[in-house]
Amino acid sequence: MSLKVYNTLGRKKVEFSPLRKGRVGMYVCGVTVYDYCHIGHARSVLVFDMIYRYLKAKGYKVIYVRNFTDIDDKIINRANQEGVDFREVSERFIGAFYEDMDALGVERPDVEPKATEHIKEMIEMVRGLVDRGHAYTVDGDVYFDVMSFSDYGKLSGRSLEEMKAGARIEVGEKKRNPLDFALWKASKSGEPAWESPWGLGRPGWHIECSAMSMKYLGETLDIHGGGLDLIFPHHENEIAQSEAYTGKPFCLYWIHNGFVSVEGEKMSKSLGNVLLIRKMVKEYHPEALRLFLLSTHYRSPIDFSRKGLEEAKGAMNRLYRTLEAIEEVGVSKEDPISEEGKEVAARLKEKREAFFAAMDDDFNSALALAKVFEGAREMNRFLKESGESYEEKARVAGVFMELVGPVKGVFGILRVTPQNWFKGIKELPMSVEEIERLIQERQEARRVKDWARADSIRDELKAKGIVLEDKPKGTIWRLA
RNA sequence: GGCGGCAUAGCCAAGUGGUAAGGCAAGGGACUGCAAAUCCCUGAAUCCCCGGUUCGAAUCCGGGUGCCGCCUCCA
Repeated sequence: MSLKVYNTLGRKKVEFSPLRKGRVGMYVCGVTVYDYCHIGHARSVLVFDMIYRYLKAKGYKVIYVRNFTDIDDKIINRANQEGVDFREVSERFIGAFYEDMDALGVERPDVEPKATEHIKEMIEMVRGLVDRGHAYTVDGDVYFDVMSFSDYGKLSGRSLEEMKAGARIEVGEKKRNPLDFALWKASKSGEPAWESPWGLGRPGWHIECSAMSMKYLGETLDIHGGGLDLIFPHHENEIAQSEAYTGKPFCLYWIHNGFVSVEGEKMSKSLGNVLLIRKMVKEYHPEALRLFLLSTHYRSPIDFSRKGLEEAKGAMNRLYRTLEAIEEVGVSKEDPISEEGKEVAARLKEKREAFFAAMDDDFNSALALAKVFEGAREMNRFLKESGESYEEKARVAGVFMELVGPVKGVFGILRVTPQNWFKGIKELPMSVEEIERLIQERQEARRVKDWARADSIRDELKAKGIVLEDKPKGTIWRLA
């Protein structure tokens, strides 16, 4: 099956065909480590985590690079406020980043370069740009000359003329053109600085991604990703400086994820509605967060809300209930033998194919997930309505699990046992022993048909958020 | 002001030319001591509006309205 992706460069869905057959070089703009990550960062990371996992599931040999911007104005400002070295700030938030991503179950990229460890490569590139006449020096700053790059604007769909007409950009005295951007900045006293041919200074923001991506992936990348806010100016500038430097296409496919709003509003510090990942994972199971963030197509905007998250949790419950029901019959690797079993198995296989077809269509995770839910219903129905033997049900369950496998791998959900899922992530209101004692007491009441007593125990537990379900094999409990 | 995107049931969300997926919620039924869960059934006559193309449009084209993003740091 062939994969199609929406390429921001050209703004249409196109056949995905990497530079080298079977291999993919993928670079995604990481975070600037000056503060804790929020739900918007989570979406971006999760979207590309999904893409990375899916490419691997399709058999591509992927090299995934995601950087850390660990030198930048915002980091310096924070360090100054706290009166500490900028490295202390960047290291602290790199640590926090890993805590958050681990909590979300995000896979580690193959390479995670830091800007400060690639100053040499950046200087080399800036020097090359100056030599080729694409950059000029003013008082220790080096600027890229956008007029020297005729394709400037091809990613964001703007022309230099249009942008000048915009005129919201002030002409800095130093720059020849308001759109010229800094490749290297002379440092002010007291700021972090590195030796360079232009004196002490530090790299501009855009140059790091070009230098690091090319170092690890070569001069032409297959995929470059990031949030859609990065299209301009960041990615536009990366293209300009990279292609001016190498004379080759910088990246074949540009992929950008949509934004997250919160309860209908833009997330911003001034509105005070920034939702930090570390806070969210304490309230909601990471898999519910993943499902929520991945159940909207990656390019569409998504509005984060309590209600939406509760729904995602409910949807996860549904899938875990199916897995729980399967545990009762077991999973067999053999092919179904009954008429009905074969039919259901065939439909389940169709769901699996539809899952891959959906993902092949520009990573349509919402559609792919729908196929999983359809599969779950198919499975539930067979488990409950069919008069077939447990052995036959186990064989069909085996087919269903072949759909669950890719779901686990690509979306990073359904990775815990149903028991663990239903225990939730919050503190129990009472001890497990206590709960089980009450269940026993209720069983005894039920046995002697003392329904009033039995129901009052159930109501009592329910009031504390513990729900009882009477199954053929006994009563189980779960956290609401 | 310039550039780009989105607008589908109560809510979330697929669908980009041929009688509108899926999830949540709602109603009815089966099951249950009663529930819960599960299964079955029901549910969109403006697919934002107005024109146009077409045998046929949610889907293509033009215009409009609303919302969002970018143009300055931003996932």
